[in-house]
Amino acid sequence: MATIYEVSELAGVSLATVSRVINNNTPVRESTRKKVLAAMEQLGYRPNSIAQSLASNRSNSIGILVSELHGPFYGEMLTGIEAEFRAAGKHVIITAGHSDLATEQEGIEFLKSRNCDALILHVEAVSDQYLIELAAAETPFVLLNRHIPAIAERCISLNNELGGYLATQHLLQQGHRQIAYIAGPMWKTDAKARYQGHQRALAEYQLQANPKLFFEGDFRETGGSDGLSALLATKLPFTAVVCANDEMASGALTAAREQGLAVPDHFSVVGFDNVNFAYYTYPKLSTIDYPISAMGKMAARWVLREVYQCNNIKVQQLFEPHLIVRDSVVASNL
Amino acid sequence: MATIYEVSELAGVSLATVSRVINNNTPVRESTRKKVLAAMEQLGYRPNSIAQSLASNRSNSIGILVSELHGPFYGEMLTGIEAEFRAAGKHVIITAGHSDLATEQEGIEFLKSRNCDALILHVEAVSDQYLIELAAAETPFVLLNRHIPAIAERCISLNNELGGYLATQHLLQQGHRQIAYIAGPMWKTDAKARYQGHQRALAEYQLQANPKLFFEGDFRETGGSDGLSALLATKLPFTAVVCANDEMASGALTAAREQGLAVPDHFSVVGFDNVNFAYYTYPKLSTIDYPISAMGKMAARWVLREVYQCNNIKVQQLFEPHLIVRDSVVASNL
DNA sequence: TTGTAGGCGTTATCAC
DNA sequence: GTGATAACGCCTACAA
Repeated sequence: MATIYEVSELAGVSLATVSRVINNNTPVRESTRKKVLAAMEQLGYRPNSIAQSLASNRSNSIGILVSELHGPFYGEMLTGIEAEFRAAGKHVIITAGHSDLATEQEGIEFLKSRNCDALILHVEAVSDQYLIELAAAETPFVLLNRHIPAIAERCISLNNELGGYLATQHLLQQGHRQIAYIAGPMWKTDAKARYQGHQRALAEYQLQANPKLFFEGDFRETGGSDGLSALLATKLPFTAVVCANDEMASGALTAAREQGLAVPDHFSVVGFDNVNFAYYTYPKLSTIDYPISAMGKMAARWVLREVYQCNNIKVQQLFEPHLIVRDSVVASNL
Repeated sequence: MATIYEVSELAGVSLATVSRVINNNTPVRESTRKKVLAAMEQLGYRPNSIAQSLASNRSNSIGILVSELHGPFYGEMLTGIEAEFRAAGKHVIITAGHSDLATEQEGIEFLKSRNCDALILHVEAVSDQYLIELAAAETPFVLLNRHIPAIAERCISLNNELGGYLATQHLLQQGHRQIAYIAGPMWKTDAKARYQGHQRALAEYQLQANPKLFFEGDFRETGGSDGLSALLATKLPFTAVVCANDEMASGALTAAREQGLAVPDHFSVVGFDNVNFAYYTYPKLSTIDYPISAMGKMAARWVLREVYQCNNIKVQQLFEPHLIVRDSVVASNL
């Protein structure tokens, strides 16, 4: 691979001048620029990005930590992020935290050790305090899907509480009064917020959540199917069940069918996230839209603006969910 | 950030010695090693990976090019790859090619410009010839899900033809004789191979594919729903439809339901890939297992062995699909 | 076993 | 505008 030095020789200029035309940051006489460009072309020169990084103290890489690389949710998020950076000539280093405390911390250390210019974190297990301290360190980062007041300026988040509220409100408006709830792991902030929204909606109707009609799932299909089985096993009546995400809702639909119960005839189901496949379940899932791709994109833009000084980039930090009505909810006739 | 130089000063040794204990490649007296380790600890030293890369001509990064970052298929693949590399202290730079010729080529150039030690490519649009030439260049790469005889030693692939064969054979064994086919984009090698397998199975029963019962889809849900509608519109009888992937199968199931047709009562459906959600469709999808996570892992191990000289690592390059029987296929009573 | 010194390919700060 | 020249932080012969 040709080096900048060989280019400078061939062009008959100094190595500094070549650097200038590469970076286009200092005026260079048009004739010399042309000579340099020609030499670069002739040698098939391409700058060594590692050397650039070392000299400029900029790696042009952004570390991304997500819980998982698979699943309908993270893929959308990564797509939004990667597209934005690629267009800006930056690259992403991606790793997974598996919602596990030690793994998440190792992941962050791993990315920092890679000299990332910034991090985008979708972390669930590390504490608020840990992140607040991390904010004092040198590597800048944004938080996706998490809101910590002390570092609010670094958070891109959805109003999960409102989402939970909207889901349950929809059921209430359809006449449902006996509503079961399949939650995500309650130590996760989004799972908790969604449930709080659920409670707020109930309260507006002078209702309270029945702890016996509550099941704590794992945000995966099996959580939904196990949850529904557990709810049915209580023998308590309910006309609707809200699931804290679409994957559990999907599992609940399957479990219901296996017990010979039809949704929404026997009971209604509402999900959360509006992942791609929610449109292809049977029945099609009524759910809460989570604009995760757009939020990923915003996280990328935050980095572009705050770290790479791309001004005139607008960043939206707070997102509002909204209800998507499909076929899994009907009016209660009780 | 502390540098190796500061560590050497504090430990009272030369900078070379510090480098030696970091890389653990040259014998160092135990007592000095301890001194160095202590100094590193005290200063909170962490090697600058960029400087390491420049000096050693190794970036410890592997570029991954996939068609998309979302979707049930690529996520599994990336999970397998990332886990393997992370454990080996390497990191992955991921980008998307969107099944588009120019984008794929740019993606490859982009990764090469990032000084990746190796690439893992899941490319669909670039030609065999392009890849054969790329193999002559300096950056090593493996191909995932593609078999090119001229560079077979760099290919990790599934026997797609066999998969297509198994899917159709299953239907034939269940007594189906009028079988429709919803294909992937036929310019993609896997889509073509699957269809060829379909034809081979038919031939064994002295049958031929009916071109009127063939629809070329896009490997996405809409392709499946559009495809099924088109097949029904022909008014030709069929008792089964094989879909070239699960997403299209899912779309076909939905479309069937919308037309008031029950699967598998009116006709059977078989998919391909065995993606995660195939178990949660209604009815549960009979399909062909594609061990994509394992194959991603193998691609990573190929790199570890060929590029990073981790010997005693076994790599399996050819994978065989097998049939998964669930609920979307029943015996034909015709 | 340890130290010296020359690179790795750029960027950036000075002069001129 | 352009050219020297010192960083950037580390690796690795080669010597000792």
